[in-house]
Amino acid sequence: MKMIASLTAEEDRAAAIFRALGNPARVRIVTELAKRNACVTGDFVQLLPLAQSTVSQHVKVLKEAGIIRVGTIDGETCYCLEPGVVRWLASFCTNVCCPPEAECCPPAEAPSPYARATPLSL
Amino acid sequence: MKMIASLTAEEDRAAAIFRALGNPARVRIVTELAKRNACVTGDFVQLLPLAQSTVSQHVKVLKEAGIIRVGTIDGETCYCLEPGVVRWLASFCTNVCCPPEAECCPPAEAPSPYARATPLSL
DNA sequence: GGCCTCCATCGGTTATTTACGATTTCTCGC
DNA sequence: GCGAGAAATCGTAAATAACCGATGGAGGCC
Repeated sequence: MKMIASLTAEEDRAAAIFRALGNPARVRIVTELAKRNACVTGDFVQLLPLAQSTVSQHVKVLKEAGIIRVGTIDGETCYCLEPGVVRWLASFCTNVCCPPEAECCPPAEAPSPYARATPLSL
Repeated sequence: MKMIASLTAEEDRAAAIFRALGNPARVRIVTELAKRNACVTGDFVQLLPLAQSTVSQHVKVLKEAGIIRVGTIDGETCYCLEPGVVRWLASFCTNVCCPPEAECCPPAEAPSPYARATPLSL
């Protein structure tokens, strides 16, 4: 992937976080962490139909992207969300990609020939 | 990438969108679209230090992910954001990954050895 | 028709990602 | 220290993604 000099640091960071979340297994890990507050690696291994080494790698990717971090509960190390990052991502989506004050998209003058096959429930 | 049967459709969809946004060039395209409301492909080619064919492929990825769509202005075809998708993504980040009512992360009992090198301005 | 511009797509190369089993490292309790 | 269990890392094969130049189709203009 080519470096794009004109990118702002914010856009670069957003792309890195998006990339880390761009895998179903990793989304699953993050949503599970959100539900349970904290998990050990074994929880994820049980959750996913993947080898332990693969799960460990996914955890590493999320860790390196700053999305999750290592914490301790009762002396036992565990993983938990880095809450600020997820919040930052949400606000990036809201503010940078689609600021509320802007009309994000002009009404199409003709029905788009590229309508998605699976409509998204909004 | 292995299919994960236990994934909800929502998580699957989120992963697909995250993946499509997981490239600096594509984030650049999306933010530019948010600024300008509508662009033709040539705008993106001018914006990015990439070959025209490469830019066209990035546009295709965003289109297939449902993030952007084709519209028309003055009879000229152009691209614009699919605003509902970006909003949906923002709410996914907020609600699924980090619901406001939950304590997302228990306070670490010790400083994390995995602190990010580049602190994120929140 | 002939030519130009714009842009999507094709073909191919290289780099990255995903996934696995095997191995090593770490962390307990004894 | 020693063994057991958990988790990280290594090595590697297969799949996917990123990028480019070349090609071809659609639309506008002379």
